[in-house]
Amino acid sequence: MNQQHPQKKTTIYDLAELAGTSASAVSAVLNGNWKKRRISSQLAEKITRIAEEQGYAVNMQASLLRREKSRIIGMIVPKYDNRYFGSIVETFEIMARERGLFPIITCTLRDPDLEVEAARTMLSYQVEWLISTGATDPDRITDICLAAGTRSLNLDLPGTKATSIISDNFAGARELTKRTLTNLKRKTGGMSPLLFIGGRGSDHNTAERIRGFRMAHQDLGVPIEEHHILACGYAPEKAAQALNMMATAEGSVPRGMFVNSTISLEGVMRWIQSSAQFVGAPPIIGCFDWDPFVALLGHDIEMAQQDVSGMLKAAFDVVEKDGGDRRLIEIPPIFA
Amino acid sequence: MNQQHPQKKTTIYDLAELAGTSASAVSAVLNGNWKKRRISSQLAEKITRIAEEQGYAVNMQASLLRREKSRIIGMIVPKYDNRYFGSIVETFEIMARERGLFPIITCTLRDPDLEVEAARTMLSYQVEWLISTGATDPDRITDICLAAGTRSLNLDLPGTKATSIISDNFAGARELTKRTLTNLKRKTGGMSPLLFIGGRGSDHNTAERIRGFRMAHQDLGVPIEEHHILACGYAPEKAAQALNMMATAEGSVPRGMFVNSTISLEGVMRWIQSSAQFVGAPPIIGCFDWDPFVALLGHDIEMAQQDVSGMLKAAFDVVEKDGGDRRLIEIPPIFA
DNA sequence: TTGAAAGCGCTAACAA
DNA sequence: TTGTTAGCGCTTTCAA
Repeated sequence: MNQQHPQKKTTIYDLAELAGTSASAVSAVLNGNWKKRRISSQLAEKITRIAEEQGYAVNMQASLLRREKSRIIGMIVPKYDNRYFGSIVETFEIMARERGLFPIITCTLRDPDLEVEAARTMLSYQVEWLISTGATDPDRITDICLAAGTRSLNLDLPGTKATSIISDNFAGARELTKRTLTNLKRKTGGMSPLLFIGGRGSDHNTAERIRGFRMAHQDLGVPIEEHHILACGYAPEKAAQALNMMATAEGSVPRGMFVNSTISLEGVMRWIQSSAQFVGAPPIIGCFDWDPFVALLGHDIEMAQQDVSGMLKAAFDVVEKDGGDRRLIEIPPIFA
Repeated sequence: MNQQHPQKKTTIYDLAELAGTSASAVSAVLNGNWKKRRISSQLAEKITRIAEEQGYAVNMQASLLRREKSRIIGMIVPKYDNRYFGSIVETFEIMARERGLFPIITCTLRDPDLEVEAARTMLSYQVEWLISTGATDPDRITDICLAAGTRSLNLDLPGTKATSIISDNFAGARELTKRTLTNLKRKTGGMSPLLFIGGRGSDHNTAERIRGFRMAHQDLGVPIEEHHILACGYAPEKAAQALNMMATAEGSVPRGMFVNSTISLEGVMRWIQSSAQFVGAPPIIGCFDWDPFVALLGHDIEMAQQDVSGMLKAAFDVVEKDGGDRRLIEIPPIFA
């Protein structure tokens, strides 16, 4: 990475010289506040033209150093290569830009140490807000931000020390379970308890979804099989492995399933294809998450789509209102 | 976004005062080059401890302003919410960090103006390299970078003014077409020309893939239907609409198809489901792109997976070797 | 082994 | 209406 053309970049001093004026005039013009500085429109025009000609680009480092507010907003996110998080970051960027904020995003691979490191890096860049998405330890990050006087906010997974915006996991899971049980009845004539698979028992979302799962069973008068609740982690392999163990231990796996994310669904589908259990009697699935190809290609798969733009709208509301309180905002997922 | 705690952040001067030493000593210690400055390890330790206690975080803006090299590397990318680009950005971040570079990424929604604006913003942040991924006008971006003395590189779609790293579209499409024609023969007993759908006729990748598509037909002695080559754009709706028009005009659509991306595949699948044409005789598809759920749930869909990590490895090779020449590097896609 | 001081490019208060 | 100037927090050279 040796600078091949160590070419000095044009500065406002260069422009000032070319325009026969001062750096401060150039700065004012280029920042768009030349009317309040009452600079003549001719000078303004001249400066703008010269800047254009020179291909001038402001040095953000210098500008930010001098300014008191960075207008940078940071987000950390566990993964990119997934439709849910992908659309979160995409929407985040768009909304940030609409509000004149500069978004910076880092992906932390669900690694707690990386999360902390990423948070510190964001602070070094003087972010005004940090949004922790799906963080393994949100409160840790809030503490780090608090110590630096930076505000933060949790998305997707809640923490106790900052406002959290999450899906309404309980109500969503209850509805999804109800729908899946109903689908099962339609296909098989009866309702038997579903298998719950995927997610971490220790995380809030999974716990709430399990609660909704139980409640829906109760609503419909279906008993629960306690040993059929498998919070085995999110990774596809974990889900496949859990199904495999159950199949070996019990000889079969329930036909109706509640799958806790598309990530887990990947493992579930893989296992289903490799096992011979479901030939002629395909599983009836409810998935708490959405993917277009599953929606298109998956038969008998009901999906709860988390309302990404609703969640981010809520997040930016908090940012703009400068919400200093700690609230838990729950956004209902969307059913097709 | 009013700073609620306008809390002055701790600087190296604060630390220096607390440690009873100078700012320059603090700086040296915190940068890890205190051995070459021959600072006593006691002092170093003391400074480190105090910095820790104070939750000190360097101000990157100030640091970067003073340094000559930013070690920031930028990437612009058309979309996030797609497995291909998702894994590109994820891999990019990981590889950048491994090399001690700070990655900043922006998504430009295939909007040429946004691409230019994003490029300028990246230059403002003093990126040392800019990687334009799937840009609509890569040469424009290269020009902007050149003018600022910043190096750039094209990924996924090539340009003529900077090194470009892309999939081997011709060979990949030829192989994919061959496989799809063979699948068609296996299912139907014969080979009839495939439909080509998706992508922009004006982009290099689509042109090369059409060339490979033609060549494979020729290899296998299958004629080409010229009016069955539909470079109708990438968006799902475009593909669905193109199929619709063809079905209305010709009464049917070929059973064998070459689909130019998973994005287009979304539209193709949607149309197939809504049309009655393929009941009992499902289409035989080859898709130039990969998605895990399509691989799992799609029947008779062959996929060419672009070698994301191979492409990025090549990109970072160029960055590290500081390759100033313009080359076209083609990476073969992967078949299951 | 350590400190003083200059200056990176910019913004904003103050002078003119 | 415009220019001068003092830093923003840091790195780095030079002097001690």
